[in-house]
Amino acid sequence: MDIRNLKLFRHLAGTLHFARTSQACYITPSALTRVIQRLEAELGETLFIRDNRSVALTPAGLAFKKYSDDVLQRWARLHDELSSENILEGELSLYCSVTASYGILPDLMSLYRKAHPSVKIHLETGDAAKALIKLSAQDADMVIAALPDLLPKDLIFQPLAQTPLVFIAPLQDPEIILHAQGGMDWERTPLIIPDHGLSRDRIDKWFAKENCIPNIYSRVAGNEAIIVMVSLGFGIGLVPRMVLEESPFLNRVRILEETPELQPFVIGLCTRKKTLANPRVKALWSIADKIIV
Amino acid sequence: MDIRNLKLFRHLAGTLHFARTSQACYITPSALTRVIQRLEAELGETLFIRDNRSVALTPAGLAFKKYSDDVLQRWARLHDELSSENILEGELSLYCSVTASYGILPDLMSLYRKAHPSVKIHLETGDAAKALIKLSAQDADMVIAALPDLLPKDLIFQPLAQTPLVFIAPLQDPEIILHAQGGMDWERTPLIIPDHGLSRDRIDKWFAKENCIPNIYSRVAGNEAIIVMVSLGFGIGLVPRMVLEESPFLNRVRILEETPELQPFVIGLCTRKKTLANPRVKALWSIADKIIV
DNA sequence: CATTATATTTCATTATTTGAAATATAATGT
DNA sequence: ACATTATATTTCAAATAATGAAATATAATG
Repeated sequence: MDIRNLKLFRHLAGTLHFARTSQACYITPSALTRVIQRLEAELGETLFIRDNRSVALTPAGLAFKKYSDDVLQRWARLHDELSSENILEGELSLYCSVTASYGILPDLMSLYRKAHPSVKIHLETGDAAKALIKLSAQDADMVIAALPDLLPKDLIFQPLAQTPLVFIAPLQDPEIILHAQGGMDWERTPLIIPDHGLSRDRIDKWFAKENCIPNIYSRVAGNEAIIVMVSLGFGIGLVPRMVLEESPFLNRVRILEETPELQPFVIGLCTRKKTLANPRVKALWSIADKIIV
Repeated sequence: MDIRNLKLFRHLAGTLHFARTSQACYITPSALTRVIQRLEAELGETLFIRDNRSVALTPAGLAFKKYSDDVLQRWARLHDELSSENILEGELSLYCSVTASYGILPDLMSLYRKAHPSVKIHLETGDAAKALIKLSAQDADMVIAALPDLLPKDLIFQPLAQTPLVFIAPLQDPEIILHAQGGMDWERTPLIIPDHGLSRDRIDKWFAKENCIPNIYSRVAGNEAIIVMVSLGFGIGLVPRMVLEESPFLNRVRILEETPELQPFVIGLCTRKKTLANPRVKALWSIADKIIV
């Protein structure tokens, strides 16, 4: 009957789909199943009628949904009350990959500033790969970055957004894409991919799985640069869609549809567990927490 | 942020006393301390200012108290809604020691009947010592009884009331109490104590601790009988105060003030963990749960 | 009939919570 | 001044609960 469980329940009541909710909330379907089972046991009521094909709220589930909504709303209000009591001062240092900053940072920062106008924000943007290093070196209190495959134990991560990796091709020079039977010829079409970092790992893994040796035309540091290179017709590239959407070169490239499905990027707020003791950090953390609610 | 933690917090906010709340809520002070610490960590706010001598709510604590009250009230409403959906039928068997039944049973039963009028109650009263046996033998779904010193692992207990053990003396024949220097002479004053059961254990333990061999005039089965014997002037007796208060012989005896402090009786509802799956049992369980809230 | 989509179990691991006892600290009584 | 009492907190080992990965179950779809 934890706040977290109420949130999970409510999300599921919205999607009516265990797999989708578990993905969106970053827990395994197994854990989600049992969260619901526990709620049901505690209430002594079935909340969802479910089989492999369908999930539906029972009347008791509906009553519990209203309860959850009320409690979560009251919870948000409590937070407002508490944060308005606490006028924080001092400085908060935030590091943000350029990739990560698009679309997310503004929302978060404007909420934070409203709640704590006298906290000075020290913001640095830079290479996504450096984000976690900055944290561990205590060079930044918090970072906004993509969730790596392996998060160090002393860090905690809170997802804020998700964005798929997309392949892009120049609008001019369509002949740059070479075809084999059955689709694109990945071994000959020139590729422009990141020099290092998470999306590089993902594409490398895919090529390895496919037993395919790509024709890497150019390795580039920085997603923005990749878009430029692609727009100039040097090859096809791989970037997080969120970066593409903000790019001034958006209208010079197109997204390729028939490309491998790579695991999407999960962008979120990350900090050292210990740093959460810092009230300014804690404050941003719980603001982020409310955003997903 | 569990319902249970909210209840604990709220109780503490009322008593402002860790030891008292932990006793009343049947957890160790250590656990209570850490429940509060966890709440404080989760909220990032101090809820109580405390030292060894005093406990006081902070402003944040007050805000959280209001939150707790609201949530617990909403929680009770949810239960009302759910139970009004579920019209239960069938039978519920309840065993109740005579001791235990005074004062508690009527409240509980009238609430239960209001919520589930078509459940037939099979009620049996009898010796308190048999209560747990009845449960284990599946002879009763639930019992109301005193909490024994050691509760079998497969049972769960929910406290409902507490009553001290009191010594009583006849109003007539005051000379029956013999005095030594410093107070009553426990070795010579004739005693009327229970033949067996929890209060017998308690008094035996006390005599052992005091290195004192009591003058047991009579061993009696059944607290009601003890009161009768005492009222007739046969000696002094030991009974739970709750039993005394309901006795027709109340005005023929008096409570002795300067007597050893024995651990009070904790009267409550008890059932097998597994039996909670039975919806009628579960229903009474959660009604009892609401009584203490 | 194989494949796919989906929820649930199982099992081993990890994390959390607990009680008992020790500790710390301030007030009170002698 | 010093032992005693009352009280909250820590420490430590043990018990409980929650988790993810993989296996399983089940029904729909191609």
